[in-house]
Amino acid sequence: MEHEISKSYSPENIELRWYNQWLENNIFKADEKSSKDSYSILMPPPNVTGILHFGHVLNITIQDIYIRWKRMNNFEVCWFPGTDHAGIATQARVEKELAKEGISRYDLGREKFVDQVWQWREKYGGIILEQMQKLGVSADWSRTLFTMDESASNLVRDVFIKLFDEGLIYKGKRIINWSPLSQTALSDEEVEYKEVKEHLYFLKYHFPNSEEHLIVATVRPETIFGDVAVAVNPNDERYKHLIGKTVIVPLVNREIPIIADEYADPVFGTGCVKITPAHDPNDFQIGERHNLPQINSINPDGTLNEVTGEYNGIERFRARKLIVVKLEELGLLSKVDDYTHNVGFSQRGGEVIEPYLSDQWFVKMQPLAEKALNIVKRKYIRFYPNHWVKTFEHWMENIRDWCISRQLWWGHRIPVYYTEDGSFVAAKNETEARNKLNLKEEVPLRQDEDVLDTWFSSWLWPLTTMRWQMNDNENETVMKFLPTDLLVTAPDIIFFWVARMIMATLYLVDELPFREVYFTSTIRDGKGRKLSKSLGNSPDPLNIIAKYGSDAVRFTMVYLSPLGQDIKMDVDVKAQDIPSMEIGRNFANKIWNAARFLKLKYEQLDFSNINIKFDAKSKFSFADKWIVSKLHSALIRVNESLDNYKLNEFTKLIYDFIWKDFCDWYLESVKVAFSETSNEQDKFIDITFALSIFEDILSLIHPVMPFISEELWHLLFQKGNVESISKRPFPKGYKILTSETVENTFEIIQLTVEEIRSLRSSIEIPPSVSLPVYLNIHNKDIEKAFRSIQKPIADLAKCSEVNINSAQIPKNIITSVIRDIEISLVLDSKIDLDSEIKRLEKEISRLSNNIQSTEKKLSNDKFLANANPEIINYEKEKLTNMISSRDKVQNNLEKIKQITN
RNA sequence: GGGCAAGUAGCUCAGUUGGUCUAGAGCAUCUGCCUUACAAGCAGAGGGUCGGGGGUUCGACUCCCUCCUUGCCCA
Repeated sequence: MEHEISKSYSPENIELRWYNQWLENNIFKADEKSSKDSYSILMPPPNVTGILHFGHVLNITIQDIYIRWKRMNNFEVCWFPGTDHAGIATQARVEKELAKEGISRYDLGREKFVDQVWQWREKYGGIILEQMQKLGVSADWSRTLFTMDESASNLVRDVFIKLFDEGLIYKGKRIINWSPLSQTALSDEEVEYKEVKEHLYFLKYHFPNSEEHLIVATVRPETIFGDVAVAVNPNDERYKHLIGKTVIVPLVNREIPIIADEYADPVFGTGCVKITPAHDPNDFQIGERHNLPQINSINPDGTLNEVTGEYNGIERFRARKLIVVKLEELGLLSKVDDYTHNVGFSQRGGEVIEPYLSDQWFVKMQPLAEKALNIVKRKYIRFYPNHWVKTFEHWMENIRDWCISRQLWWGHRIPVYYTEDGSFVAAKNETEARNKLNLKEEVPLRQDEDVLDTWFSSWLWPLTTMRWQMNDNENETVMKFLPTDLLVTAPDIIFFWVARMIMATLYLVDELPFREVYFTSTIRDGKGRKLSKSLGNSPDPLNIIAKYGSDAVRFTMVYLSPLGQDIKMDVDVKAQDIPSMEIGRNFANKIWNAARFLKLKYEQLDFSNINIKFDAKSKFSFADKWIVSKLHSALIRVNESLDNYKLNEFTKLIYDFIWKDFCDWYLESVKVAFSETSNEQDKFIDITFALSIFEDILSLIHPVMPFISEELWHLLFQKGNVESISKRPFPKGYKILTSETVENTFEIIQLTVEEIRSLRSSIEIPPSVSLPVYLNIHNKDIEKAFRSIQKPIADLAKCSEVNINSAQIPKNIITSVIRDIEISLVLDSKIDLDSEIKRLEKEISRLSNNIQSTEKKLSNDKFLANANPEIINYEKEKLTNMISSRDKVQNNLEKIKQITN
């Protein structure tokens, strides 16, 4: 212990130094050949364009806690990291860069553009993983995977081919969510619905050669060019007679039929709905039912197309206004109502989604979903909190086919090859395609232009991270680490990621991807808003880490995060501050100073008078027994809470144990023991024992506070650089080392000390003044314990002397009763009798009230008949104690009253 | 409209299968302390009819019903 130790903990140098040391010592490396039991976690791959946000901080911290905990428990631990190529986000990012130089991706062409994206990725793609290292993440970085890496790309391609060959992938015309800005299809999950105030337009559809008309209500008059029918409800008496007749579409002058369909809601609008199969998903289905044509009237960029005549090339919302004006001029607009409804917006670009009819690739989900659903229903995979199972089931039972094609250049290109005459096949390359199609070598083929949805590579993450290839039965990593043990992720991707990984892994290797899934809290600001870049309400985690230290941020995030509920934190973006991080910082400082205390005391020993080899504790003090019991009680609960994913319970346990038990009471009693003796050997034994407890404490906090625990372990226990507390076994709690009697007795001592302090403060005795105290203790065991710890009680409660069961008690006293122990504090000044009388009377009335309610309970026959005997005994004991206490207080009150008389 | 959460001290939350709780903690507030590990600290104090109403029970913060409020997901 030769190094100086600073007065307060400063994490900045320590963290980087230890992280590099850990890397150098290969502490995070996993070995599939190990004979130890395995424990593994798949890191949810962050987006390559991403930067660290608080969602990651919480998520990564939780994973690291489990990884480190299991590593200390002697598991062969593997944490698989990586990044996701994030199709749209990355492509958009690079396009934006190019736009600064006035270049579009079309100027470059596909190949050169994709090169540019790769270059960008080489330069910036590792940033988020580096940022994670600041948090102490102990992932096996040698296994880092990028979803566009060759091995992953090969599997993505081969899985597509397998699904295609087995008829689970098909090409279809569907209404999809079209993003006019990105010019690509979006999955349902990439669309956000928001309530929007718009208008409901009532349009006149005339009957042919007639002044008569129907009125049709619509929100989107600009789509009338695609109208192919008007639907009414078959039960709607108003319109029954019109079914089969025709009307003329305004402006377009096309004659369309009136059809009957349940979809038409008689109470909505006029009960007549225009049917536009190419521009609305419901209308599309009606069109299929009634064999109606599909007329597309909108271009991919969101402008109206040539079928709209004069509106050709005009943007959809501008066109709406122009069309409304025109309809009004022509007298075809009956009225306009205000109308609020939900509209889909692109999560990425923010523009309104256009339901668009196009050729897309789909995966049939029904056959894949069934097995996955059962696996979760039967609890082979468990969710924490469990209530997400319901959400999962609901989605799986109503699963829809997955649109996997995206009109992008950055991503896994769809491995489908077409001949000029339009036949096509999925294949690894052109040669294989020709073979499959029985074509000659010189026949030209064209590969599908689209790429796959990024989630199509994500759902293979359990296998790609383990470098599994199709039909690879000998893969050692898979054999050792699949199923992984835990997945930690945000609940909003339960469908597009968690569910699909289950389906894919079952489909490909008939194995679970993971056994347990922990859904993290959403992090919100003080106003309850989600922290997000677009809202600008999130400080940069790196600034917060720099300010408070990584351990403090990790600890605080978990401490504030209850299972299944959101975290609310006050954030100050301007100052780049989150004040509640003080919880973790102060805690780290407390631990630091406890270590400092032990180190200083150790260094002050006179080793010439110490037999160092003497390490067996010949006689435990009462405080020693108590701290051992408390430590093991805490350990038992710590291990339970980690097992049950009660992480904030875990942090609260260690916080309370270390701060309250170890620092406030145990170390204070060690201080007293030190001041009491001049025997260096005794001191050595005391401090060595305290250090042994503290070493367990360091292990205990290591999963959540890796840096400070490692640093202090080395500072206190002279460990070499190659050693790490990560490899020290996580302390186990032993029931046999706990003692309820010791804990209860110590609690009475604590209560007594607190009561004396409270008495002192109630009459404003300055801390510098020590007063004698007399204790009357009736229970022999408790008396014995008090006698053995008399000196600490005196010091902790600032008493000049502690007299136990003394025959003579001075007159000038104030008194109190706690758990049947009478406390008499002797004053050196006059007592304020009036206030003392008031205080005692208040106490008597409080006790009397409680006695009354307990008596009532115990006189209730039904209570005596029904309640557990233990409970009845407890209540009886409680009553006896309270009556005895009241009598004593009453007695004291009488004495004081006598003085006043 | 359907589903899922949640409403406990000024704020953020604990409170396991109903009784060992006379409902706790941290922050904030107030009062005293530079007590030789820590003022990022120590000691003490105040603050709650556990969202409203009803029910089950000997007994309800805890279970059931209903209503109100808030958040999230889906349509």
